[in-house]
Amino acid sequence: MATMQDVARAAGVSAMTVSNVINGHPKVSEATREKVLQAMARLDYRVNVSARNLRKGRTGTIGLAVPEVDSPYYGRLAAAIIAAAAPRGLRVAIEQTYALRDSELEALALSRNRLYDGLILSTVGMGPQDTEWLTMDHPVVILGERIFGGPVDHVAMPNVEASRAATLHLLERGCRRVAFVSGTVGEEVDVSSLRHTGYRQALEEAGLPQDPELHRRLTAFSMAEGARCARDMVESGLDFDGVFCVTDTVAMGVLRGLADAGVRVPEQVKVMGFDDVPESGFLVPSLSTVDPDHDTMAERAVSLLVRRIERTGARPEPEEFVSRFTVVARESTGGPA
Amino acid sequence: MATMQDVARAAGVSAMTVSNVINGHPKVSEATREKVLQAMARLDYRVNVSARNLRKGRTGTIGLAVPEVDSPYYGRLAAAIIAAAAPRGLRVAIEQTYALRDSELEALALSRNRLYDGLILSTVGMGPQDTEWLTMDHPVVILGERIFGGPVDHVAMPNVEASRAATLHLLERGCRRVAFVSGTVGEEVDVSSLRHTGYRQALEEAGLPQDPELHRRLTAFSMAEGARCARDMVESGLDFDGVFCVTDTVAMGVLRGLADAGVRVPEQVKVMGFDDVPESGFLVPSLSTVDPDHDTMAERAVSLLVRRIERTGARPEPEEFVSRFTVVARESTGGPA
DNA sequence: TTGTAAGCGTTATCAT
DNA sequence: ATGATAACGCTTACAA
Repeated sequence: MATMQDVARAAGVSAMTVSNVINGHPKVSEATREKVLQAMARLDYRVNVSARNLRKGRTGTIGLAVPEVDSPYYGRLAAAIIAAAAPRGLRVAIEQTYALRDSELEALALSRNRLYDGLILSTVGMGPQDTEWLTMDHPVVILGERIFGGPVDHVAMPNVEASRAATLHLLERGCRRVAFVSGTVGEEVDVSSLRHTGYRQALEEAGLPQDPELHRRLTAFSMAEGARCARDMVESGLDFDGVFCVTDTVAMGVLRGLADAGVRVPEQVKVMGFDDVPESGFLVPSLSTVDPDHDTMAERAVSLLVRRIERTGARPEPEEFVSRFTVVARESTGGPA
Repeated sequence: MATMQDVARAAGVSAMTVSNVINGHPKVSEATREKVLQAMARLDYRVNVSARNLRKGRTGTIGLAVPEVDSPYYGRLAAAIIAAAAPRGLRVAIEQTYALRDSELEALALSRNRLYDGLILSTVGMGPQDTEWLTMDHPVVILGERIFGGPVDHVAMPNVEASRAATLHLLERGCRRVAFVSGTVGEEVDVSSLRHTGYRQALEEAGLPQDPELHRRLTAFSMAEGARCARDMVESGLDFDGVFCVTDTVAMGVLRGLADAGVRVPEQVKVMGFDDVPESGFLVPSLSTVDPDHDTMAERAVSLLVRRIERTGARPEPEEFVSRFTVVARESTGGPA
């Protein structure tokens, strides 16, 4: 395979001139440029990206670590991040972590090995106790709920506020016994806990009791688990007229589980999701949800990362960006206002 | 940032020994290994992947070029390919081509620049006339319908056979006026044309007429287009009792469109998709479809690629792999047998 | 405008 | 078991 030297020889110039032609430097005469271009074509020359990367100290690739890419939410997010990175000349390599702490730490390690110029890390398995791994000596942006106030940039959703609004929406539509379907809620700062807080705030504001029976737990944020949980709610004789689901994916399962149990939505039970994934508007009934503005989050995550990658002077202070949200009323809560 | 030389100096050994420790070569005494490990920790040493790549002539990354990653089908495929690549020590970088021919060619060019060790390319925009770009001098596996008999490995679905089976399934369930929803069907070898062929074969076998009115066209394989198309079919007064959709994504839209038009599925119209994406089993009604065995396709695509990446001797002959398929009967065609 | 020289950080080869 | 040397292919200075 031809190298730059080979091209230089064939064109009767130096390697430097070939490099200048390739990189579009202005100080190359039209004649030499032509000669070089022809030699390149003749030899079917291809730049060696590895050599260039070594020399430049950059790879032109950022890493994106997410639990899995075949979920409506992370798929949507990945697409938005790839789209935001492209105009900046950055490629995106995706690591699937399967929500495992060790895989998330591994992605961090790979990025620090300068495999990537920077990393966008969706923390699900890692928690606040892992803050020590987040050093500012390499560009990292955290995307998600689990780590706040660390030494790195952070892009998050307005979980509490949006969940409060989602629950209030169900109450406005007449629900009085609203179930909340999520993972385990505890001390930690995670999606389930944050969204549960918003849910509780809404009930409190409305002066409704907090019945622990209404809080249902999943072992995974999957459609299958959502369906199982919904069937379980009906079969156990739970009295409920609304369900707020921790994600749209779970809500899709809940809709299915309610159908299995013969419960009509929205007549008997109203259902609310969170994320506004592309599918939600096309379900039957279409799913009411919260739109957290994925594109802005993705754009912001990439721009924060690029700021660090390209920084010349002092390290910028860690920044926290929280997106805006919109409640989207669809059929599963009785349709648009 | 510490280099291998720095570590070597700190440990009082040569860079070569450090390299041997890092790469787990057997010929290192326990004492030296320990010394080196400590020096590495002390200096917070990180290998420079770019330097390694240059030296080795490999990047450890393969490219995956797909139209977009936020569709149930390509998301599912990408996840399977990442999973198949991981145990082989390969990372996957995703390029979104948006089904554009130029972007697909660009992905090919990047891979040939040794940005990737090889490329899995889902051809949608490129066609048979682009075969010239597919040279065997760099590992490439084509995934999809548009290019057959080229000089590179190819992993495909049994489009005609599976579509025939899908259509026959609708006929077995009592449909007599089966519509086909796809993109434009023409001379070219693409998903729409191949699946249309299977559809026609089934009608022919059953002795049913081929009514051109029953073939409906989309401008994109999206849920929105599927919904529009379904509403259009009903509003135009088309007489039909079954719909075979070119993909599950389109079928999700069709289900929505039929609901909008007040048509009940499966009582009045039965609906069949193609792909068996994760969502299909959870829709209401759940979607009957064809399972093309994504995991096997992904596994095969990766193993064909790896065979070329790691080949030492002569170039293997181009291979063509066609997956098996299964018809999955769900509620949208009246439920499991 | 073009060329020369040096070096990015690693590893394969060959000695010792 | 360890080390010296020489690339891998490119680009940043600097010189001409």
